[in-house]
Amino acid sequence: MIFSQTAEYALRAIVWLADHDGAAQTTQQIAAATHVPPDYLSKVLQALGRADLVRSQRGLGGGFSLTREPEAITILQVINAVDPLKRITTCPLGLKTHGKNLCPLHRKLDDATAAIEEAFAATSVAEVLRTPTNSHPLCEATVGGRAAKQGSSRG
Amino acid sequence: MIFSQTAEYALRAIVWLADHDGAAQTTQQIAAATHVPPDYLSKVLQALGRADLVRSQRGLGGGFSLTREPEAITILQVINAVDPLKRITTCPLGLKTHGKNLCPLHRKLDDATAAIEEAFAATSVAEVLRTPTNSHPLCEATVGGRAAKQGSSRG
DNA sequence: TGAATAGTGGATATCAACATCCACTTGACC
DNA sequence: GGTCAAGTGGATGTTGATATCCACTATTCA
Repeated sequence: MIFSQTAEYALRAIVWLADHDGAAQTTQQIAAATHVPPDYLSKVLQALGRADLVRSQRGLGGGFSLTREPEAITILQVINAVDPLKRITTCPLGLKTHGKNLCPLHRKLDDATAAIEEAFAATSVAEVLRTPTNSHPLCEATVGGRAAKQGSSRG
Repeated sequence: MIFSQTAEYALRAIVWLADHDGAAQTTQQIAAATHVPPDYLSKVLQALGRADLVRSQRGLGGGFSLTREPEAITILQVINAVDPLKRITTCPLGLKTHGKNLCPLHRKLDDATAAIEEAFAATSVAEVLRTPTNSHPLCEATVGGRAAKQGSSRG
């Protein structure tokens, strides 16, 4: 994958939270639902908290919830919260005369990164949930074609 | 970077070879020119050899050269030789009911990967060298606007 | 044939990403 | 206040990518 495992985990968690807005979800619940190692997910959620994408609540009945509407969260924000998409801004070889003036090779590589960045900046978490498909994010498909929203469903 | 360091090294080596077609380039020469650790570059070149992108010649006067014209080598081929761009073909959570039917989240992620793949498959090494720019690949810029092609130039 | 050049490939070292563990703090409820 | 649920954060373990080392083989040239 061209994205890190951590970014994948973060996206799963955010999508799960968006799909369960209202009640706070515990790390254990999210971990079970998203198939992410619980202790590692804990760290990922902390990073998402630092980026102000989720808020945490300690104590009984606590857990994590989104700080804003899924419409207002982009895939890029989630990825950048845990594993920033690094653009190529200066010559990787350290050539002084290149400076900001990337050679065609690195121009190409950075263009590709930029394209990804744009696409992800233009995609909200809400859009991901809204997209009609046979497979609901993080859930096993149901006979009705639309996956169950609660319960022990996984995905 | 969304590409591995190894992929970056491989591209530098291929571009250098394309820019110096004719005479075989030793690992040391390529390493010095591309600012890649020589012993590691050796492994990268071996991988490029296995992918039949370069040929090697042992002994005095030996070194590496391209197996074909720069027009016939794409960036994608180079990257895939050392660090294959992995597409998402099945649900990363292992949900059986998803199968090939990716949920919208993974559909988006794979679409992004596919876009990169396409862009790189459509770009030849020759095109990279041909692109008019102030910075020649792997070379310090010269006053004339076009970088030197031989000698101790670096990039 | 001998010496020098240069790639090959296996063993090992280093480092960051990924993952786990656990003592501590916070908060809800009785 | 006591107890339990739940997040926090530091320490540690694991693994794969990156990097280094070196003995060996192939090739050229005198």
